[in-house]
Amino acid sequence: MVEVRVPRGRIDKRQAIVDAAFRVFARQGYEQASVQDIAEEAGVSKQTVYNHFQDKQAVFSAAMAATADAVLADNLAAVERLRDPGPDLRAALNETAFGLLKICCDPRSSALRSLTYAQLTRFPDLLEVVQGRLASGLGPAMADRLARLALAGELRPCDPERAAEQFLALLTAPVETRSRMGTRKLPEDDVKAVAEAAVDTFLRAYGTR
Amino acid sequence: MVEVRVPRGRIDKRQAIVDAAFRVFARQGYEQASVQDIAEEAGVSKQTVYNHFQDKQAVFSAAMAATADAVLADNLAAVERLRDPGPDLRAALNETAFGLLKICCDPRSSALRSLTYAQLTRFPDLLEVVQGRLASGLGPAMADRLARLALAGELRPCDPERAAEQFLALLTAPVETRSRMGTRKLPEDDVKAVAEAAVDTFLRAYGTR
DNA sequence: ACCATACTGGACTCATGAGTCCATGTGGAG
DNA sequence: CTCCACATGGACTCATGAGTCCAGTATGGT
Repeated sequence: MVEVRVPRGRIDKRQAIVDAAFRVFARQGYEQASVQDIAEEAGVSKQTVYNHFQDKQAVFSAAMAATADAVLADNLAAVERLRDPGPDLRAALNETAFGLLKICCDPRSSALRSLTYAQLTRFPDLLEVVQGRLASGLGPAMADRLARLALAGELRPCDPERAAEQFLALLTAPVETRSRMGTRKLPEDDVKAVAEAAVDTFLRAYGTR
Repeated sequence: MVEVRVPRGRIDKRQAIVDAAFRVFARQGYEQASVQDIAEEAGVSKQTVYNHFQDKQAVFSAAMAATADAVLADNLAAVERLRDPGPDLRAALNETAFGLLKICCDPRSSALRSLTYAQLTRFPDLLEVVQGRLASGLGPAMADRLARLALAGELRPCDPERAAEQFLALLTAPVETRSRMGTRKLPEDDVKAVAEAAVDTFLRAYGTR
C-alpha cells in the first residue's frame, strides 16, 4: 500500500466520503463494508466519517440518495432525445432505448439496484429515497414524451402511462436477465439487439400503420 | 413463548431446517438471520443444524435451491396451459399471464429474488443455483410453446426466444415496479390489468391479422 | 431389551466491527 | 500570529454471532 500524501484540509471531505461509500458498498455490500473501509477509500480517518454522519446507516442513505439522483438525471437526459424526434421515429426511439440501456448496464446503476433490493427489509424507507426518485421520475417523463407523440399522430392513440411502462419493461427486463442481474457485462451488440427488438415490438403495438 | 412439545426423532429434520431457513432469511436477510434463529424456527437445536450442514452458507444455498426448484415448478405448470390453447388464444394467454404473475407476486418468489440480488457479490455461484434454474427453465419452456403457436399459424412467424423474452418482460417488469420490488402487495385487479395489458400488446406485435 | 445414531442445550472460544474518547496536529479566517 | 474548527489515528468498550465441544437423552432398527 503506497500512501499518496494527500493535502489535509476541510475541503469536500463529505462529498469524498459519500462517493467512496457508494463504491465500497457496491463492491462489498452493506454489512460487509466496514466504516473503516469507507474511510480508507475516501482517504479520511474513521472519526471524520463520524464527524459528518450520525452512523453507518446515515452514510449509506446519503450515498444511495446521491447515486439515485445521478442515475435519474442520466435517464432523464436520455429520454429528452424524444422531445424532438425528427422525421424517423424509429431511429429516435432506437437512440433513446440504447441510451437508457447503456445507463442501465452501468455498474453504478446495477449496484444501486442490488443494494436497494438487498437492504429493503432493513431500511424500508430506502424505497422513498431510491425507487421514489427513479420510478417516479423516469416513468412519467417517458409517458410525457409518448403522449406528445400520440397527439402528433406518430403513435396510435393510447394510454401513455401504460405505453411508457411497457416500453421500459421491454428494455430493462431482457437486459437484466441476460446480464445475469448485472453480474456479467453484456457485449455492446447484445445491448443494441435488445434495444432494437424492444423498439420493433413497441412500434408494432403502438405505431401508426 | 409457549413451547409446543414436539416429539423428538430423526424424521425429516433436514427438511424442516431448510424450510425454516428460507422463512427466516426471507424475513431478516442473510446477515441478520442467525443460525440460532433458524434452529428455533425449525424447532431444532443449533447443533442439529450443524449436524446437517457444513456452515451457515450451506444452509443458505440449500434453502435457496429448494425454493428455486419449487418456484420454477409452479412457473412451468402455468406455462403448460399453452400446450392446448383451445380456440381463444387471447384467453389462453391471459390465463397463463395471470398465473405467472400470481406466482411472481407471491412473497416466496419476491424473497427469492431479493435474497439472490442481495447475496450476489458474496456468493457468485448463487446464480447457477437460482437464476440457472429459473431463467434457464422458464424462458425456453415459454419459447417452446410460442414456437408451436407460430407453427400452427396462431402467431406470426417470429423468433420464439425473443418473443418469450418479451412476453415475460411485459409481465414481470411492470409488476416489479408497481409492487415496489415486492414490498407492497398489489390488488388482484392490478395484477389482472397488467396481465391483460401485456397480452394485448403482445398480440398486437405477434398476433396474426 | 440394546445399541448406534441422532438430538439437545448450554457453555465456550474467537473474530469482527460499530461507535466513542482523546491527545495531538494543521489549515484558514480574522 | 493566533485561534478554532476540523482532521487524525490509535486505543478502547461492547455487543453480536459463527462455529466447537461435550455430557446427557431420546429414538428406532434389530
